[in-house]
Amino acid sequence: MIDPAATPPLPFAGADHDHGRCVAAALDAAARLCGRRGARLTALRRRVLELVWRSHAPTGAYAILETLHRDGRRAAPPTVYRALDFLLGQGLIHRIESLNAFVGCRDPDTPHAGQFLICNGCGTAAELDDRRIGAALSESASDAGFRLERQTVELRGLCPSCQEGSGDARGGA
Amino acid sequence: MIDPAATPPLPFAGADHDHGRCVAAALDAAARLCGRRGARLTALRRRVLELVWRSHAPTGAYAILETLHRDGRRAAPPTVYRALDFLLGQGLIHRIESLNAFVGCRDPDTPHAGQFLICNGCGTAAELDDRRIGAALSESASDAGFRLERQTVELRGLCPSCQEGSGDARGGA
DNA sequence: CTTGAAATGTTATATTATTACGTTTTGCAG
DNA sequence: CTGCAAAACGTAATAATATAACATTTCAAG
Repeated sequence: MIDPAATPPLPFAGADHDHGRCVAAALDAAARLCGRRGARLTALRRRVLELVWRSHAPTGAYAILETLHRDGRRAAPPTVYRALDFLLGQGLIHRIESLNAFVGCRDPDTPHAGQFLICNGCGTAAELDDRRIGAALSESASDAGFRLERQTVELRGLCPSCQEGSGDARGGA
Repeated sequence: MIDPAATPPLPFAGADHDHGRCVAAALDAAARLCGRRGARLTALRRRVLELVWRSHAPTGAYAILETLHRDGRRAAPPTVYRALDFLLGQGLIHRIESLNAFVGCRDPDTPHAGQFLICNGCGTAAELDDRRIGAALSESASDAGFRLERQTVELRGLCPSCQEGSGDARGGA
């Protein structure tokens, strides 16, 4: 039995999905995972994770910083970057290199490479874990005698929603 | 008979290759290509292209700027970024998103996606144009209903040379 | 409690990139 | 050749992203 709100079969969640459940599930998964690992998901880190999850569009460090200020918290860039480093280390978020921004990881329990579809219309980043892509990359690297350690795959284009109208369906939240 | 200095069958050129020929060939190709297109490869743009090609390791904009200063040229960041924008627009260089740096394009005549193997040892970036990767990405995007426009593929690991010794063969030039 | 390590706060600065506007160069019509 | 318009380039200021270095606080283990 597949729960459509848990792990969606399609990478794009759709503009109508219950985003509150996305966030709650992510925070819950993070708490369980950190508990199991003995990693400390502090209030700050949890809040930063929540802010990253606020939208399916990647969030910049300074946007997070601003929100922390609005929270009434005294924070400077290192505060945010340290929290982001922790979350990256735990695999709870991914960094989108082409945007200098961060997005929540859909499946932090199993280690995996970052493959993303990023919509030029609404900004949403959908995470893939496509075995065909992984296989093609592995084979190509192997052919070149390259020992593969990490992969960055960021595909830009238009998501299904944004192909319909003018190209801005704002499915981001 | 394979000429190692022309278009190498393997993406990594090797530490021993004649890099002067690399640069000369790239500058020559750029001149011909711009001539055909009616694009103006000015002295500045040509020099910036040459500096990008100085190494097979991606070069940062500010490193280029420093060298222009050493050339005796009065230049500020916009000088460099404008030249880089021109070169990107003509497909003469690629931007490596994960490094905020630029690298010469091996084959500017035919439009293609950027697929790179980037060595963590020596910093060299080798450009691929692997149909298997392209196909896998296209299929995966298509399955998700995503209209693909651009791809960023940056694979990190160790190049053949750097796997031998300690992991720093300095094959960059 | 104490205590030491981890987390966070704080200050300063490094790195990368762009905006806005003025000047120079260049191709070209007349 | 001259002068014009557009492109290229110079210049000053600043924005956006990220890190270094050190002080203080928190917190769980002993």
